[in-house]
Amino acid sequence: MALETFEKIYIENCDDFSPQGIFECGQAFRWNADENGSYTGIAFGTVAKVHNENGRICIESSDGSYEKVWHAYFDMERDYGELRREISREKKLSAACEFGKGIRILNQEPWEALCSFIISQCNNIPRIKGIVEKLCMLCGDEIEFMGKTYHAFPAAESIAALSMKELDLLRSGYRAAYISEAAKGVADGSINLKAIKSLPTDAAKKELLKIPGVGEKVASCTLLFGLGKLDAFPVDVWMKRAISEFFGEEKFDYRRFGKYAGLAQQYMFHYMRNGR
DNA sequence: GAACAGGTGAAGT
DNA sequence: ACTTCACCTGTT
Repeated sequence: MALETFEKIYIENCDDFSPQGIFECGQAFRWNADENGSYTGIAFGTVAKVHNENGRICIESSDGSYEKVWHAYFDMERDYGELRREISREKKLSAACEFGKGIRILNQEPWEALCSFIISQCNNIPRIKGIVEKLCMLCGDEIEFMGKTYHAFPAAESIAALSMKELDLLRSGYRAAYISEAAKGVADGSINLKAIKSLPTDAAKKELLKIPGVGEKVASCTLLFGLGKLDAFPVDVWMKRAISEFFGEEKFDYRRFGKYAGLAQQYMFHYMRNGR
């Protein structure tokens, strides 16, 4: 096996990149804080370590992966400062926008997002992360990174091949059947996430809603975090609280935020959970 | 023990 | 179209 080499990429003057904001706002389940304040995570079959080093962002990963994976994953082409100012024009959200400064919407793998948010239903984040981790240990490809072994999120085919007995090891409860059926659908092509991604948001959501175990909330999360649909607006119990907190009795339609409603949603969500 | 947790689908109005 | 309820498991 060839010896792996690493690269260290620095992003200068990046006001709108907060590792904590990005990884602790509930959009991804495979990033963990290290002892020293950095975060290590896995996506697209590769590992990265991210930290803030005196005001610049440092991304350590295997050679060539920044350009191949992380640049798009972290949505680096988008000007989040600009979008944040745009959303702040709604004065009721200006505090949430300020608090959420540095949050970015990750471009995750479609299948990983779909499967993870199926698992997320009626669960808390630690348990979601635990189940996802067990799933990756069970049948995700091994990845070596800086002397440690990690596991990629499994291909749908690998999950589809698991027996119910093996799936039971996840302790995912009634979600197990949903996971298995979705995996089989993706594996046999009856669910074509690439095709769904190419559809407009509403049509894409309609397709996702056909999958058993996928309702309004899971579909919206999959659109926003896995299919690059920044206008998707997931509403869960926290968001219901947030909407009534910010807008009270005022009639609320997320479409007022237009193409970037999903980012407004993240600011509201994060502020509601961590900002007060 | 009971209640609840980042929902969903089925069954009942 | 809206309301209610069971669903599996872990935690408080």
